[in-house]
Amino acid sequence: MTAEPAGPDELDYLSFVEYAVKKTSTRLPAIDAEAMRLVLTLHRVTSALVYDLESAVHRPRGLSWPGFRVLFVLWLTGPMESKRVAELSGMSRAAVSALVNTLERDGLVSRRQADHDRRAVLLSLTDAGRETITNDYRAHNEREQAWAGTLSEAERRTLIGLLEKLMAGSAAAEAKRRF
Amino acid sequence: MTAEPAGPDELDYLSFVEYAVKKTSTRLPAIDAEAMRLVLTLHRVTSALVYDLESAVHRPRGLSWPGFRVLFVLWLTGPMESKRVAELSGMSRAAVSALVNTLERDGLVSRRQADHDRRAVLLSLTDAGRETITNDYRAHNEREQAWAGTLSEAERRTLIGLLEKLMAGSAAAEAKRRF
DNA sequence: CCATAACGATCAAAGCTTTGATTACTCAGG
DNA sequence: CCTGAGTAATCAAAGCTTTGATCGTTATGG
Repeated sequence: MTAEPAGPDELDYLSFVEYAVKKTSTRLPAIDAEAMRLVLTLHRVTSALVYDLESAVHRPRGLSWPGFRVLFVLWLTGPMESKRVAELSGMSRAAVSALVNTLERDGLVSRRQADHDRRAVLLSLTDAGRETITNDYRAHNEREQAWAGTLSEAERRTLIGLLEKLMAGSAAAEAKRRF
Repeated sequence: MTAEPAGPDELDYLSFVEYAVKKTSTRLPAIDAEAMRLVLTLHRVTSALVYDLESAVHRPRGLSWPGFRVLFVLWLTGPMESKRVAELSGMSRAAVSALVNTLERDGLVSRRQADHDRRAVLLSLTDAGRETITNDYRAHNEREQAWAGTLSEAERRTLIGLLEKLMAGSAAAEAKRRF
């Protein structure tokens, strides 16, 4: 058998989930082990995925992951208020403001004052920004395909459906939202 | 009908995924829309979940999300080398080092030199640290249950299985790993 | 035995994040 | 009008992240 109840010394990032669930269950019997396993696994898969995309696709092309997210939104929607970009990219307004300092310095995004409201700032892609995000997204999607390719067509649909259900659920609705 | 093909102005964090997939598909027909939808959804769900856990559970108790992860590992494994904590918590060694400065200052973790290797640093929970993480994790798990409760028992198992498959897949294996 | 490579932790610089001011502007009621 | 509430962006302080350099310790091959 290869599946021994690994002690702390043989653990790695993957097997840690199983170890954590077992250990916690004996220590605090009242906890819900299945919920624990779900959240731990979800977090670890997503972290690995984002780390891979950022380090393999975006950083080599001069973008950070947050920078990519902002360019992506602007690429799809066209010029848009800073506030809306924050909402759609899932960042705070302050974070967008700070991030756009970098993107503007790098010549990828430009700021301009909105006509209808002088408090608002309109963000748009520069030509260089559009060029960057177009190529960057192509590479991004290739890498996405490599990940998604592990699952069958049916499995992918199932997974997406379950994630959407989770997102639409009551806990998500109650959640203190920034979005 | 409520499902109109929302333009950029009616979008929110949720409906953005659908909008992005449609728009990108017409613009770059070569991309794999299903892979795109999977990665976007996975990232958005996980971000919302982590944001909720951090803001509703951990921050109010004086822990950051990364701080929680480190305490959690030490709580389960017992005293452990800094390098191993980094591997199991999915952070770089430098990040652990910086983070432990804060945790040590707050009296939750203590550092000591390893006997067998004078380069290595052994991290352990203080009594206050153990107390903190025990209570913190109980609240964390309650919130996890609220999220997981959206899905049926069978759906939870299916979702966990698919996430594990994704994690075990070839793309994950190729991925430039920090872990 | 020793030179050199490998390794563990930390530091340094740059970037992104958060919350909580602050500043500038808009809007509605009196 | 014009005052006060609300809103958009930015700033400030503190924290976490990354990569790459440095320093000390350990392991190894000649």
